[in-house]
Amino acid sequence: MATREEILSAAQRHLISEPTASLGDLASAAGIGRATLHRHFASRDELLVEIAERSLDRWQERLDHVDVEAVAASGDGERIRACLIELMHAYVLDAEEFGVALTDHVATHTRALRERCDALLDREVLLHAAGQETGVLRRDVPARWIGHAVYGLLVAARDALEAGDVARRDLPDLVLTTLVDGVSA
Amino acid sequence: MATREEILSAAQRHLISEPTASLGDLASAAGIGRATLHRHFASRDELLVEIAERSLDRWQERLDHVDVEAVAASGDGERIRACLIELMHAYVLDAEEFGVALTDHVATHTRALRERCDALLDREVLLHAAGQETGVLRRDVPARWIGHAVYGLLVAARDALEAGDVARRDLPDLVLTTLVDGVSA
DNA sequence: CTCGTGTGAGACATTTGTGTCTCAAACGAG
DNA sequence: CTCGTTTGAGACACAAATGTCTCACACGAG
Repeated sequence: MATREEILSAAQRHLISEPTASLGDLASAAGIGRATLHRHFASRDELLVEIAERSLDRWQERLDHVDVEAVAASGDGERIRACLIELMHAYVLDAEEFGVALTDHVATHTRALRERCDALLDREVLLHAAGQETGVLRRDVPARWIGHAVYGLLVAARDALEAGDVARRDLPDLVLTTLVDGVSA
Repeated sequence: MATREEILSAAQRHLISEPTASLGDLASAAGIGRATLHRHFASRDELLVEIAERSLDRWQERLDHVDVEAVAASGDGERIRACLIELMHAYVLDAEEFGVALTDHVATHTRALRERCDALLDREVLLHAAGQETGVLRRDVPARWIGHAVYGLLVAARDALEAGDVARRDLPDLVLTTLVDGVSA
């Protein structure tokens, strides 16, 4: 017997490797029957929206936890750097469980979700911009591009992990250093 | 009247912003009727597979054009660096037209396409490894991770361009420098 | 002009997955 | 043990998209 949370967790993990899985497949992945899945979620869309919202909730929690606005407003370069590092590590850890939302069509194309995502990205870009002003991050690239680069490397992290190309324990530092230092020698 | 190539081009561009577009939508995007689309492609799957194959063809052409194996085997750091830069620029330009294949389910989950993609990635990772050996690229990250990072930044580039967050003419250098130098100051 | 060919709209059949519901069985509480 | 609740399998309805086909019309070649 699976709780609603357990169903959501199982579904979102299954969707990472099988993005077009049927509701029957998702029910099986959660160890329940399809009728039971429907008792919890009225439709496929409701399930996918809720998965996307959980991912946005997690992102929001990450930003809240570090109090991103206060850090950005502090003007303290070291504090901003530490915050960026903490966030990046946290995102990489999250990508394993929540990574489906990075590329799922419902998550990326539903108006309300898109708007919520943009709002969270704006908060984060505040931090990137503060990093640029305090000399932590380079100024010659748009702050918003940094947000995209973070996103792209998270997609890469999710896929590298899924493909077994990278060890789970290496991934946070690997992604962080790739973002921060790049790949040149 | 659209040629087969024109239909493919229109479809793959439309799919970037509307990944779940119906065949009717894709036909409209190409300026033809759905019956005509079916005269060219027996099924949706055939259309999507062909789009994916075109993208892989382009990637292959890029690798062939620079003769990636010869460059990797040359042991010449400068030559390798120039080749990496040339490829990266080319990939970013390609992302606008061929970017759908980066995340399309048919492209990423069809066995034969997956295998072809892995083979091309292997060729490219040869170059990354050669870059590491010659001191162009850092050695403390897996060569294969560099391939993933390239992929992730291309997804980011496609989306940033689609979102209008970055100017088209700035994108190649922006992506390259993010990959090479990272975002730290 | 005629004629052959290609086209798109539309009708219809099929498919797949989703949504809805029933019911026998399982399960846990008392 | 009984009884109320939950469950999953399975049947069925529905919907959207795909696949198939027809036919009137458009178009270009001769």
